[in-house]
Amino acid sequence: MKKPRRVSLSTQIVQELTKKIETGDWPIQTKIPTEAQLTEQFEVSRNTVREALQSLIQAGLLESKAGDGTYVIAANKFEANMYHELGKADYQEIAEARQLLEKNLAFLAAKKRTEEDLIAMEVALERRNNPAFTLEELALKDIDYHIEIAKAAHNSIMLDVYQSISTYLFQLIFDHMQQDVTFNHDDSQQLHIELFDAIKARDSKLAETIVGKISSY
Amino acid sequence: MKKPRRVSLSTQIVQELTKKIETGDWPIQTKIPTEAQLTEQFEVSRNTVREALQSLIQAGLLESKAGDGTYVIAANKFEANMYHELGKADYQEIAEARQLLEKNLAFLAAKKRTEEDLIAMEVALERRNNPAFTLEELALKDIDYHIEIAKAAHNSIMLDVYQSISTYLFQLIFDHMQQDVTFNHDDSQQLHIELFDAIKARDSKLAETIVGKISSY
DNA sequence: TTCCATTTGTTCGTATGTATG
DNA sequence: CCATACATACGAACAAATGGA
Repeated sequence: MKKPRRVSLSTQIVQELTKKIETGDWPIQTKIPTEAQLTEQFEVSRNTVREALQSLIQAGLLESKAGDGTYVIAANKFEANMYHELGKADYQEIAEARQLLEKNLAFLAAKKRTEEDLIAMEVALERRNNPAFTLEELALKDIDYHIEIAKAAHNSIMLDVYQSISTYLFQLIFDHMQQDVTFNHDDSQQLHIELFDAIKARDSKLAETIVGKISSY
Repeated sequence: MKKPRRVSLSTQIVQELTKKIETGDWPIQTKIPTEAQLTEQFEVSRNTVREALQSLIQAGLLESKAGDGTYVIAANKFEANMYHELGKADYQEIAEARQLLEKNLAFLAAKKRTEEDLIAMEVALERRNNPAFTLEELALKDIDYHIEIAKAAHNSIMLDVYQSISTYLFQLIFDHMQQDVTFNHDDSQQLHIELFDAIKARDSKLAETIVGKISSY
């Protein structure tokens, strides 16, 4: 039915641009190349470029300003929907949403993780384990690890949601670590290893519990 | 700010066509005039007509078939959402995300609901309670009720996430009710009343458990 | 402030490809 | 096979908004 054997040029451009945005190649607020430049770059007419841009504007990923340029305003569709809300969401709300989502994701991951997921998680876990890291670096690696768990949950909606707020998580986790004078690198790593083991053992309840401990650490 | 002093031709055409559709002048399944005819009728180019049609197709009001014609498939945007079909895989993911989010929201609502929230929930609960409702109507009221619970959770992020997927929930809930031959209106309402009571009593664990029962009903 | 180059917005005309009945 | 109708793509022109000189 909806199987166009040949993907339209504008669709191809949409895919290329989406990739740039989602991989962070073009972070939020980036001013993307002008229509004329994209026309040259993709070797298509301006109309075709505009059609692709229209799709992304419609999806809420881009915003264009006449006489100025076109800007990235969201990294994915969920973020596009929550674009307005997140900015004014307060700290407590983000922290609360984070804990709930991480519990949900750990629960799902324990049920659905594959061997490949375990490998990816282990790599991220290892990267996280460097006592020489500053708190800043640790916070970043921490988010990476939790995103791997989110991927292991095999639910693209929940993954999107988590990735959307992960932008805001950095500051949150960083502050959390910094304010907690009792924060201990090894203890933290130990808890994350336990979480990995629980997911590996497919113990969803335990995984959920451990996330609770990590968040309220 | 967003005050274009001159409405574009395609926008004007969108408005004209929308009027035809919403007033019932062009009922559902009507085959609308061809692009060539609309071109003549509005005295604009075919491109401009197509741009307008694209908007309405995107909005879900129209559907076009190459070599055949363009048809009205929904009378308004809300109805258009109902026709929004989802892939089988997405369907499962949405169902999963729905259950998790509703549990989270009920949990939070039980902890943070105010007296005003209870009143709003009670109103939505009462609206839901009409044995004469078709399953379609019931599904709509059901979503309304759960959105009230989401509001009572007092977390704008979680509310936003839930509202984002609620667009897709209608079809899901509707199918769920329809496929379940044991579905009983009174039993369902009873469970929803129990959920209300649990939130009123601030029993977050019980609220979460009841949502689990409702989802797996 | 005005003016101007840049960039997006709108519209047209045309050509060719693809799907339907 | 064929006429019809939508799908895709190109090129061109001018309007309107913006930001900076």
